Amino acid sequence: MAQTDSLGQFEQLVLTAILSLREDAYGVSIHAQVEKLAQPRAVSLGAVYVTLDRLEDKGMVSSWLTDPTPERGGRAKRCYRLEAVGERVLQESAVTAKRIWDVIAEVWGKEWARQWGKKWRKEAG
Amino acid sequence: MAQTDSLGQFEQLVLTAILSLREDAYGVSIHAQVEKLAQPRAVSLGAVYVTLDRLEDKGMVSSWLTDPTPERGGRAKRCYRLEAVGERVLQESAVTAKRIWDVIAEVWGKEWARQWGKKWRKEAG
DNA sequence: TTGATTTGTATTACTCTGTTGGAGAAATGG
DNA sequence: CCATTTCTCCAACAGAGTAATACAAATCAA
Repeated sequence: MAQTDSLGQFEQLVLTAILSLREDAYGVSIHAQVEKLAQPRAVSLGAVYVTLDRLEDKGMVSSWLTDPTPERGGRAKRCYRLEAVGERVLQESAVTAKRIWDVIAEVWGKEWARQWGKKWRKEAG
Repeated sequence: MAQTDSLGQFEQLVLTAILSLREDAYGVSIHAQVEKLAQPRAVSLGAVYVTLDRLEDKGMVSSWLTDPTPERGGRAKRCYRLEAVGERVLQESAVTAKRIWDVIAEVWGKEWARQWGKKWRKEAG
């Protein structure tokens, strides 16, 4: 019902993955990107597809089918891109995510924050 | 069930609020802090209490009753503090929050990110 | 001392999100 | 063809998010 509503944590991850994959955002690649963002937590493929469906229902993303590619098992993919609503809502919740980080980093100290920043960069290149 | 599980978005907000309030974390003050973090989104008081209950069930926070204070309407408060499990889980999900921010900031550009950082600091002091 | 006001806690009941597990379609390769 | 790979999608359940509302305990002021 509430169309302008806030995102759940997982929806946020999925939208972020789509954003960062740009032209190459489809089920499997989105799943891989989400796992990278959510590590060390595991994420099931089904969870991604269900969430994509719901985000499309809300008008936050749109999708279309591509042609098959000439590789083993290379069937048609359903590609996704962010719509205007999705951008706006993601923007909002990203700002909230940053606020959380800032507050926590302040309480637990700069040293702690720097450590986690490093670890993330090493693992994700 | 899953004790090491990940946090929902709202649980994360509530834990962060408790962390930043230190000695003065009780229902009403937590609610105020959560609204500050989640702005411009509105948050109901009931949502906070229900979430606090659930977090306590999971052992992430503990609570105790204080004595009434000598002010108008100053009845006994139920105060909260983070437990070890809560700290660990919050830490994890804070790192995820930062990853989301980093990815988005990279895609949408440094200029955009700087703007939001400024706005937040002004509003929250 | 009683009723209005302020501050605060708690519960109920519901919708929406998160997650698992598996079914099965469309491509290639021997 | 049959095995294998890549990929999409559904059903069903547990858990998180929210609104709405009831109620409890303190002060204030006449």
